[in-house]
Amino acid sequence: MGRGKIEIKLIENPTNRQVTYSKRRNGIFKKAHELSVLCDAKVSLIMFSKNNKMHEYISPGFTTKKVLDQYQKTLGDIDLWHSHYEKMLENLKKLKDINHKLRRQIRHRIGEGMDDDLSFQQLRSLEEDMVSSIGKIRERKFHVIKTRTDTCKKKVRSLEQMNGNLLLELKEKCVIHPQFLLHDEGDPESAVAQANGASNLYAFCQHHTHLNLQHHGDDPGFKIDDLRLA
Amino acid sequence: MGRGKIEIKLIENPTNRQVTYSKRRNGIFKKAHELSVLCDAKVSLIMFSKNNKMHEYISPGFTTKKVLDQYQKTLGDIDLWHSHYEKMLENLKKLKDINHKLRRQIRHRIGEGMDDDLSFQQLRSLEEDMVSSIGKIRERKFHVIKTRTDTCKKKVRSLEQMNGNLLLELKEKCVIHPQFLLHDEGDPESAVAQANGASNLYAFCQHHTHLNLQHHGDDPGFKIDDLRLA
DNA sequence: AACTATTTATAAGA
DNA sequence: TTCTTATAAATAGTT
Repeated sequence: MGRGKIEIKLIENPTNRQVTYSKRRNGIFKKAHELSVLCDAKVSLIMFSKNNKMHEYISPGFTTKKVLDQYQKTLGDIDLWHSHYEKMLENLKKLKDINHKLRRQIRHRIGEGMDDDLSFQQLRSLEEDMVSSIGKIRERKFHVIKTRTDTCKKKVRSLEQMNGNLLLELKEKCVIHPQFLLHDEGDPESAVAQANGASNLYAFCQHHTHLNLQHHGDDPGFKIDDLRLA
Repeated sequence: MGRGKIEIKLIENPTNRQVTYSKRRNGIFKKAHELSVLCDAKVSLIMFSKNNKMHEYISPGFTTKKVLDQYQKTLGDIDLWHSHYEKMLENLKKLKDINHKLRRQIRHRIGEGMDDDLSFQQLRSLEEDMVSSIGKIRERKFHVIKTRTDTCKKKVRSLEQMNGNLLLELKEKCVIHPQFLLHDEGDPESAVAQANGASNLYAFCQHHTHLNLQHHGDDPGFKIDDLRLA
């Protein structure tokens, strides 16, 4: 309907397209309004142009929300999101509930919240449980410490052996080249220092290992994730 | 556009109205489609006739849900539900996270999951914590048992007193009305039964109390909410 | 934004 | 409902 017939396909020229969009949009809006008046129909017309400008027509006395509600009702709960939402709510509730129970259990295991409800029998069972748990924890603790101690011992033994070897080597060298010991005659203390070198080295090793142990032992202790009151 | 011009106002004749609705509806749908093709626009057209029949046009590659999302975004978060939904998702995530941490803590307190990561220091701290907690639980247990014992003792004392009073009363009655004892001469055993009545009653009371205690003590022990593996 | 030749939509009738 | 057709309305291309 115009000076010439047009094919129904994308208008490539952006200006033309924009003009046509405006004209036809008005046309549709007018028709939508006429329809809603002539036939007392409820019409919702929403459109977005290529550059995402939105235009909307809604029959008088109608709202977009009502359209949606009715839309869903008519489409028989084919569900845009309603049941999804419901499920989420339910899920949320369940999680909160579980959370509550978990906190409660922790409180009890910590020895708090004792006055709210626990019966003697429950307390007894809880105590038993705790005793058994503490046993497991101690077991694990001893396992960890034993592992570490063993590692340490092995280290020490290996260092001792190395030390022995060095001493032997040194002695051999002294026997074969006695001048080694007298090399720096001007300073007798230096010879003594050399003779004691090996055992000094050993002392250092021990000291070092010891320090290592100390370091682990003095780690600024941090408690396990303390959520009990979060 | 038709054989005659019409006024834009409600068509009173239902048949006419229905016909016009059908025709014009098709007209609008056609125009909506043309618009979406010619101008690459996204169009959503939903309408309900007077008798609530629904008809819908949606541009190809578009969905009603998308329309709604974009509708809300464009209308500047006047929010039909979008931000609400986002908050819910976030909440859900947080709850799951907390839940996970709580479970982990409980596992550790139970002595499970020891091998996954705990350091010696953490184990030591956990053990200390458990020892202190178990102390509190024992305290509470003793408190509960002491309270119950005290209540029991009081009950016993009160029953003993009642028993004494009844015995006295009975003796008095026997002194004032000696015939009471001899009322039923034909059956000497009955007299004996009467004389022993009071102590029998006492025995019954004791028995009853005892039963009560037994009942509490033998309650089919149930553990505290065992969520550790849920 | 107006104009107008033409196409399109549709009211009324069958 | 669908078809027909006279006529109203919409609009493409132009100014």
